[in-house]
Amino acid sequence: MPTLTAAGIEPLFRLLSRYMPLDEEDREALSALETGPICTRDARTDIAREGENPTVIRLLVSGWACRYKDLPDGRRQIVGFFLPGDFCDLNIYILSELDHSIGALTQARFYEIQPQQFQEVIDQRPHLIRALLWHEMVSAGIQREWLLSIGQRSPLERLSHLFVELYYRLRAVGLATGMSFDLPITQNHLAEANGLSVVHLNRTLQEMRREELIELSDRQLRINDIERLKQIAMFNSNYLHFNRQ
Amino acid sequence: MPTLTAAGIEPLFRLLSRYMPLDEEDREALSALETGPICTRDARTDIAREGENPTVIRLLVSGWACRYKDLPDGRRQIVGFFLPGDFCDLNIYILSELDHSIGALTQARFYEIQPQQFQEVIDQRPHLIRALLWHEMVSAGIQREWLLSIGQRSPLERLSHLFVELYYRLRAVGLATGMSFDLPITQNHLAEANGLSVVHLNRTLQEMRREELIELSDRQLRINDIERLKQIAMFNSNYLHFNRQ
DNA sequence: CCGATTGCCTAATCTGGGTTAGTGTTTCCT
DNA sequence: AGGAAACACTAACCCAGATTAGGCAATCGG
Repeated sequence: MPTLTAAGIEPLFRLLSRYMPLDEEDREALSALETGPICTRDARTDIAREGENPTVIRLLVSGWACRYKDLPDGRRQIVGFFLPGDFCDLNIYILSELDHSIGALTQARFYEIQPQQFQEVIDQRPHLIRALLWHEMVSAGIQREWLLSIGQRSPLERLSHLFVELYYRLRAVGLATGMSFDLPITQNHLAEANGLSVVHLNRTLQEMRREELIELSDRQLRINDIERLKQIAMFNSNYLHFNRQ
Repeated sequence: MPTLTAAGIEPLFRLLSRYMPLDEEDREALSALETGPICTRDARTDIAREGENPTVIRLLVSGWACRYKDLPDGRRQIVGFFLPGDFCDLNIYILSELDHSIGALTQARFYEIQPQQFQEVIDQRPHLIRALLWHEMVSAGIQREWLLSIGQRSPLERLSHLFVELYYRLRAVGLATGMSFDLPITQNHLAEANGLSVVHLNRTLQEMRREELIELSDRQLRINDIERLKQIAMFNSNYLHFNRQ
């Protein structure tokens, strides 16, 4: 189970470090989040459903999950991926009802953090609020970029863009070695995230392999020519806000 | 100039009141935001460009604006509408660079608020932070709903959904009287927001008129049968989080 | 061990919606 | 008043991508 090896707050720590330098005391404060219960969900099961009133903040430590919205007739749109190190519902302080669902795409492990426990970490290291808000703002930026992708980019451009984004995000949490990374989700998931049918998504993958942009097999994605990929996708990394201030 | 009559913080006050009860002192504190310079932009001009480093928070008081992203080859996606009462860049505290542009769709008037001036309002009435964060979280929720729309809903469903959303949002700031409201933007803008060509957007409008769902002329939109519209759009208002806690 | 499930892939068909190329109307500018 | 934009709308063409209907390989469960 390679996707289950990464664990603890290490990915989160790396992620937040991209935004502001964190010291040993920050790491210790954040480690307090690990003391809560750790939960496991099987692939293809829901972690939370739209309409629920969430009472915990979830920190994903291994596996992939997603935010999705669905329509009464069954159509489904994945509106975002959660990778290890991501918080799922930081907005719990403000919103009383989930307007979307959260599902595990692979087997997933996460901490369930009580708001009060969370508060203690912030009381201890108040400047961490900025890092956590940054996490939320970046999510919103990714959301906007996806809207641009689905609204304007062609399927090939769209998929290229997604792969580059995932590469950068996984690298930020130490889950991309060289130009390869684990892509543990199905083509169905990719289709649902890109607003395409599985069939057409598959065709697009074939094309990318044919053009030798990527190699994909055994849930391992290898990017052969990231510059060309970025050019096709018209990728501009500014929306990930990885620059330290 | 009917779209320019509404002004001041009245729309903002109404908007935030949907989330938490605000008293006279809150209103006074918020009124301090009106003391800054008021700016005017003509229709079809940019208020801010992607890549810029914003130094002010903008509060739209009259007219419509939008967030948009564009690609090097000219394709453009409107990712959100700003209506009177909306803040344009609350995230200025966290992000150093805009990952999208902001454009005036009609003639627009807004206050430019210095972060420091903003801080004073918050220092005076700290509980307003929740209301402002709520404003941001709702924006993110709308963003997700749009992704669902563009990814999964048909053009007819998509447009129906947008009209219902606009109706609710405008009503919240006192800009919808009865079942009609001012829709001061062009079909081109509607197309860009929905990921459609102008031609097809126009076809879809025709269909909605033919089905007697709406009447649209002279920039006035009238919703004839909101229940049927909501049913077609599979509209669920939860994402607007209008419920008081 | 075998049957069932899940995921990947291909081929054939068909239609939704893009593209292009117009016309007519209103508003704005000087 | 007269010309130029901007905007709304229509028609004809056609292709990208959805839909449907499979087959094949790998994995899982009993």
